[in-house]
Amino acid sequence: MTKALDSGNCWNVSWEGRADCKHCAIRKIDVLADVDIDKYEEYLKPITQYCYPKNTVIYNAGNEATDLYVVRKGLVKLEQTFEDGSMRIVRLIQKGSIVGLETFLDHKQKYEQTATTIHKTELCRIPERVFPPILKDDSHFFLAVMGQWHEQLESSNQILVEFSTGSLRQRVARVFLYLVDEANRDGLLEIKKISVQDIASLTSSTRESVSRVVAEFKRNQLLTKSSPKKLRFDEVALRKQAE
Amino acid sequence: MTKALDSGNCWNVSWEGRADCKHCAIRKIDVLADVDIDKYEEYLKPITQYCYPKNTVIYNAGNEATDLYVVRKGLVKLEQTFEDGSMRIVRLIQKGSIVGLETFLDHKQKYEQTATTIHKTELCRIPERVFPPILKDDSHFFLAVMGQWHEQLESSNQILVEFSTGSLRQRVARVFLYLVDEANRDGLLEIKKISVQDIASLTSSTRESVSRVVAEFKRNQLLTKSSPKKLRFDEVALRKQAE
DNA sequence: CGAATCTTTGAATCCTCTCAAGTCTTGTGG
DNA sequence: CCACAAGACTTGAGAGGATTCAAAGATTCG
Repeated sequence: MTKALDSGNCWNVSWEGRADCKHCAIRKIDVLADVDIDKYEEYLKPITQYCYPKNTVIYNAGNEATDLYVVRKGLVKLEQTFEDGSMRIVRLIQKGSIVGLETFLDHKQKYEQTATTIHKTELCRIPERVFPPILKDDSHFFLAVMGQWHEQLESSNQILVEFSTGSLRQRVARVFLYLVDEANRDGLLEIKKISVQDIASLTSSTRESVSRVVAEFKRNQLLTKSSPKKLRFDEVALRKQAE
Repeated sequence: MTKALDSGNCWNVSWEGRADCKHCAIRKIDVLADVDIDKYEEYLKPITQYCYPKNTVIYNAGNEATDLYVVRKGLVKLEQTFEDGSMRIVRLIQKGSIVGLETFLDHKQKYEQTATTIHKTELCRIPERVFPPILKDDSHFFLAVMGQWHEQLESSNQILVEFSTGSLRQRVARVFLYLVDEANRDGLLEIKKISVQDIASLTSSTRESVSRVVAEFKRNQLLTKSSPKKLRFDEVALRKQAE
């Protein structure tokens, strides 16, 4: 219908448009999955759609939490900044999940981390005011929202258990396995490029150390550059590295 | 009223009793804070109260999530077991928070981690069936439940950011600061004893390494054994170690 | 094309882990 | 209440891994 529903044309500028929830492909897996769109059409009007290029800040820690975002496509990181300026990624958010859950909490709540796109990302922005009426008379919606909180806890857990435990070699291998975009039948995994810095921030390590591990993977033929923006892995070997 | 409300007499056996929500001291800070107890009295009858000694398993990962527990007093850890038998603490749960949030999700949900007491702990067990009727017609309760999810995310975050980042010396110092039981006005912090193993599991380290750091703290007069089951810290020095 | 940013590599240091042995605690049963 | 056994904690020595600092090489973007 609108350009908004087509994902091919988000270059290095962001666009926005009115969301078309009725025909949204992602909706069946997101928080609005069981909501009767026709019934609440009026309420859903304030929802808008965005496409951000990679490395775009969606919101900053400390900003007032007025909207939440459903990720339709792409990858978003939530990160915390330390006094010394270094950063730590505390959650990764993929298709179907929500960025900015704080919005559901009391008024005057602030975002706790900074949300930034890692890849090109499409999102629907939903203002806080959309939810109260739906919550009021749709009991399923409550379950869907709790499912979202649960998913974020799992993401946090994963970073704790998989990306912060074991040798750096294991941790980096697990990050790549998590990022797999598509898997060919011949055991080759395709991965969109991600910065060494982000992997370091995820694994609680340094750029240099991560770079060394990746270089080692390349030397061992475990990893090859398949196209300018993609990497290719040998699944079996990568899983062995992940332990 | 009942023995259940008195916390002095939980020795190395656990006791249980019917909960007395109406006179519960903890209630105003927990998930039932804004619930009208009189109105739902009938529903709340299945709630029972327990007192477990330290190192008691509340439930195991994989068990069906049929009940949740409100911590009235004490400290509980949620931990994940790896293939090689080692463990990692992924959350700490204190007074007023909930152990077993999975219970709110769909039926047939399983507990994802194993919950174990670290100190002597008093809990109220609330069966899953208690909640649907309250959720149905108390809109505040929904907010309270989300607040609980939010708290758990923060706990997870804290372990990620404070206990898994930086040198081991920093991480251990931060764990002690977190565990502070009471602070005297003269800058002395009292801490209930916690096993070296648990600190290692929290900081993603080993018993030996944690033991060495603690020994160093003792040598530097930063830490002293104030009573058989307690430790005492110099707050200023400890904060300096935490960075 | 050039500046800014990100990545790679080297060398030295420091930190943490591992393994192994010894010590201390704790809980149990006599 | 004491003695013993099992478990938890401590300590040492050596090896290996990760960090730091510094400098050079790539990429990216305007």
